[in-house]
Amino acid sequence: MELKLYNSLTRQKQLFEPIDPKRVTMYACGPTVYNYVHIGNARPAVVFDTVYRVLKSLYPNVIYARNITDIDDKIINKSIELSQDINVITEKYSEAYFDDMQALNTLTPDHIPYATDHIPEMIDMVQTLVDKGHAYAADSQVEAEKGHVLFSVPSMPNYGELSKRNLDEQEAGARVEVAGYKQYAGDFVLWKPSTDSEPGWNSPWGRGRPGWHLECSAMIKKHLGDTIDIHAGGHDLVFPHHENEIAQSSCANDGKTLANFWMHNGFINIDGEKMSKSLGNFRLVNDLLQQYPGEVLRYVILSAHYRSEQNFSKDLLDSAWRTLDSLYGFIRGVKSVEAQLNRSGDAFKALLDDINTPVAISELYRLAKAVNQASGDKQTALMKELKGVADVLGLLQQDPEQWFTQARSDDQLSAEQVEQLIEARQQAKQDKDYAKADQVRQQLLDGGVILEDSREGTQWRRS
RNA sequence: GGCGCUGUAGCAAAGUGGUAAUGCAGUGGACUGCAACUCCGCCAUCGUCGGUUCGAUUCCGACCAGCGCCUCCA
Repeated sequence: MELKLYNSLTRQKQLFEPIDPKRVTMYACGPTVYNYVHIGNARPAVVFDTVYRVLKSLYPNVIYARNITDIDDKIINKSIELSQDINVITEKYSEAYFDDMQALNTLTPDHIPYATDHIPEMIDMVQTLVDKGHAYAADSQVEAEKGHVLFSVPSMPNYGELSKRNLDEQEAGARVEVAGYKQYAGDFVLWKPSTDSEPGWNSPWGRGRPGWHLECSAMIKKHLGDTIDIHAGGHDLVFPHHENEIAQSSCANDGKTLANFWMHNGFINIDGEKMSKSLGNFRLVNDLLQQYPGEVLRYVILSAHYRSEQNFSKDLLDSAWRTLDSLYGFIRGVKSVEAQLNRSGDAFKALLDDINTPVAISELYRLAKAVNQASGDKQTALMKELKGVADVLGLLQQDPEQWFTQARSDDQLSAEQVEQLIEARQQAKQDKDYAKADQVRQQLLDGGVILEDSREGTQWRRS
């Protein structure tokens, strides 16, 4: 019963050993709430939710925190663009985020810290860093540049450990012009000044707001501690975000390690291309949920290993939906039972091996088939096991009957209409009027309803 | 230039030094009034070229083709 996780820090799979088995801590970077989240934002949420579920099945007390970044230049820009108060925007989109996450069957984290609720902690951390010589207030003659506090990268000998970067070999300013007030090109902002029209908080360096990297460091320290077990996020966050978090936290906490394990999920592309504003190919979770059940999205995300890149397409979603239909089909009609996780089963073993969800899903299928073939106590036992696996994956959480009969789009026949038509077809069949029976079945099919006859009667499902 | 990733059947996706899970699609058959569901079966030599080895898709090297990050970014 050993959990192995790939650790980005060491770049290899390692045995997971928590600092304190009675209090396992995990942090994942959450969204910046200035828009609806896209499917790429959903991947880490779903993946690390699954990690959370696996951990919960192994340890009695797992504390999972996923933040909300509610102060950021992107939000400020959106606020200006829409002439709306910043709080209106952050509230709207954080609510939308929670709705999306719920649709994806993610569990609510134990802590959902908001950046703006932790300004004092952030200021404290900046002050500590300044006091210890790891940060400095920028010196500039330009009025608008005053009030910046920067982290001094050269003050930290092993900066770059996570991303394995040697700063001297980076192309300084390759994409962004280096600000003149920086002592060193790699230095990054801890605190930046706000104009009167921008949101800001008073600090020893004047009215301003925190830098993005600082937020996570301060919130982790407050809610989870100086050193946590797992820190997770998207692959693109390795540098600079996570590297900078390490720098801040480690230097502020007397050199303590920020996180023992770093987990990073791969990117989601759309039809082979990266999601980007210029391509206009964002797939918002909110939009996808209009067309697909949340479980279909979750299934798609879990059908690939979390570290690999994944290509999203309509075919993939449609195929996933058919697969889930198939799984639900196997367990339809089986009485519901309490889940019972089989810890020595192959599915759980796969999850313990760096969260191998594709293999766990294939086991789900094997169990579903077995359930379908078995009967009596044997079937009940298999069904318990199946539910156990499904619960860790966060799949098959709906009642099968409901899964098949809920409306899938607007112009469908109602359940009552379907039942009536089935009745009519049944009568026609009894009358041996097969032409009529087939005609009714075709009518249902045209309405998106597929019939399944059996000895016990006729079941139906939406296609 | 630095760091790193990927290339497995029509699509998706695991995996292993001893000729490759699983799902979708397709297809042959059983079942069915006909279908659907279900069941039985079929459907790949793992980018290319070398090397190591008794044996490589799996290890090493080269090459080809994609791709990510290098201070907006899940």
